[in-house]
Amino acid sequence: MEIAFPQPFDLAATLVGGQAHRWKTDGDWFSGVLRGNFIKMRQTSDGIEFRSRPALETDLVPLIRDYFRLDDDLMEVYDRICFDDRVAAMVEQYPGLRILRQEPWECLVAYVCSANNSIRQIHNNLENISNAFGNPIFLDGDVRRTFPTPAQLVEAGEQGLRDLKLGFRSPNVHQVTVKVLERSLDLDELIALPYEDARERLMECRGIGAKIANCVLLFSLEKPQAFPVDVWVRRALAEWYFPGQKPPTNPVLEQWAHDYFGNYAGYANQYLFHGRRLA
DNA sequence: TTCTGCCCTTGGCA
DNA sequence: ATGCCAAGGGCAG
Repeated sequence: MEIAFPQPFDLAATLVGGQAHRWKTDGDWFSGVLRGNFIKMRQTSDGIEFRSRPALETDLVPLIRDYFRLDDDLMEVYDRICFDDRVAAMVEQYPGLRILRQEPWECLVAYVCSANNSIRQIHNNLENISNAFGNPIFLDGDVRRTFPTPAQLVEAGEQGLRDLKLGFRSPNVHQVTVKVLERSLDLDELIALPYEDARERLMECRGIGAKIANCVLLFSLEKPQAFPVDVWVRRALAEWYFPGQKPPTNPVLEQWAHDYFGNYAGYANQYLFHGRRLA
């Protein structure tokens, strides 16, 4: 099945740029799991071509459009952030890099796993978690597993997570799983909350500081102003915006970005991250 | 408020 | 083969 995308779009940069963690590449094909569906897709001249199971492919079209945030008008986003020459240069270099609308629960676990962890290792952690506790789905003779529900993952316990090589992040993931299961942390509720309030709620969790909270907010909770300052964004800001001086602390950089880029700071963040990391 | 040192695992390179 | 080091944030002192 094919979907036409009347929007700037770079599938590879969007899927394997570091924001999502379960996409595997095989030539120009990308395979992953989206809300319980095993999907294989590739970019075509005017959109994407894909196959999927178990849901009917026609039923997945709205889901895929939602995942790639085709409801965001990327040209309008560019108009808002390209007043800045650095960001404009990155947009020029990587047109069509989009921010994904990920599943909040999976995104939360992924970024708790991301603390002081390399991107490759985070991919391994999530694949191990899915293989150990998710349900199998089959497509073209290949098998992947769904990301486990909170009820499935809580069974792992702290030790089960350590066995999956999560290291010192294991108790953090277990505790936040319990919170979601008990609904003392309600992710759907955070979508409706203002940015500052949702951020505060996330940061009450052990293992979630400003950076990880901002990632979850930006990639899954509808907060396009969230500006995660990780090591790459910090380097980009220090070199490009504060050259020859001692770079400000991360909280100050975050506030600076919010004042400077405004409500689409998250998109500017993603282009700076991508550009500096691949530089 | 800000700075240090510790937490775990993997993979690349002496 | 063996060991060293970098990649990656959060948090307590």
